[in-house]
Amino acid sequence: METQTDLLFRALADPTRRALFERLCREGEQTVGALTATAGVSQPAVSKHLAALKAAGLVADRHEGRQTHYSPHTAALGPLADWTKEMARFWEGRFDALEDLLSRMDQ
Amino acid sequence: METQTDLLFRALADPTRRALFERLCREGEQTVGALTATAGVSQPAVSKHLAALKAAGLVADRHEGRQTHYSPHTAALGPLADWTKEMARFWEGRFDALEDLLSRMDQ
DNA sequence: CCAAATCATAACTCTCCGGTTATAGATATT
DNA sequence: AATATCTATAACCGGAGAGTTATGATTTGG
Repeated sequence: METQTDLLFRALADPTRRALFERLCREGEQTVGALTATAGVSQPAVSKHLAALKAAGLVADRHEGRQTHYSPHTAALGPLADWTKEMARFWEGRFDALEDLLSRMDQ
Repeated sequence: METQTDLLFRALADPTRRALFERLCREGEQTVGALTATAGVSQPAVSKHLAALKAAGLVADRHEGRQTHYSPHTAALGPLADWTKEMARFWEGRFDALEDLLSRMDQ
C-alpha cells in the first residue's frame, strides 16, 4: 500500500519537483506558466510535478479562467517534522547529536 | 550535479530503505545479518540500501571480523530539519500553518 | 465565430533503480 | 587445511518515473 508518508518523501525526492515547491514557498502563489518559464523543463513536465506535489498535500491549486494558480500548503510539512523529531528522539542517549538537532529546530 | 541534499532526500524516499534507517534509530547498532532477517528483501538488497544510506551520511559502518555493524548517524538529519524550517519560515504571514509546525518542532 | 492562449492528459521513449541470483573476498571454525 | 559464515560486488531483469511531443479542453480576445 501507499502511505501518505511515502507520498510525501517521494514527492520531495526529485530535485526539479523540490525546486518548484521551494519556489512556491519563497515567492508565493504562481501560475503554471510562470513556473514553467524558469523551471528548465517543458510545461507538461511542470504540470505533472505539480500534480505529484498536490497528491502529497504539499500544494493547492486554484482555477481562475484558463490559468491555474498553485500555492504551497506547508501543513503537509508537519509529518516530515514529526518524523525527523521522532528519529532524533531515539538518540536521547547521544546528547551531542540530539542537542545539535534540537538547537536547529528551536528557532 | 548531485548535491548532498538530493542524496539525503532520495535516500529517504524508498520505503524499504527508510524502514532500515528507522529500525537503526529505534534499536541501535545492527549487523547486516540481523537487518536482513526481518527486512523482507535479500541480503544483497539490504547491503545496497545501507550503502545508499551511508552515501547520504545517514549511517556509519564498523567492521568487526567478518560482520559489519551499522549505526544511525542522526547528524545527517540536521539539513532536513533546516530545510523544513526554512520552507515554513517563508510562511510567516500565515500564522496558522507556522504555529502548527513550530508547535510540533518545539518538543 | 474564429483564433490564440493556458493548462492537463495521452502516448511514447529512455534512463534509473530496486529486486534478484551468483559469486568473490574475508574471517571464523573445526 | 578445509569448510562454513558473513558481507559486498557483479551481472542481469523488470518496472517505475521523468522527460519529451502531440493533442484535447477550456477560456479569452478580436
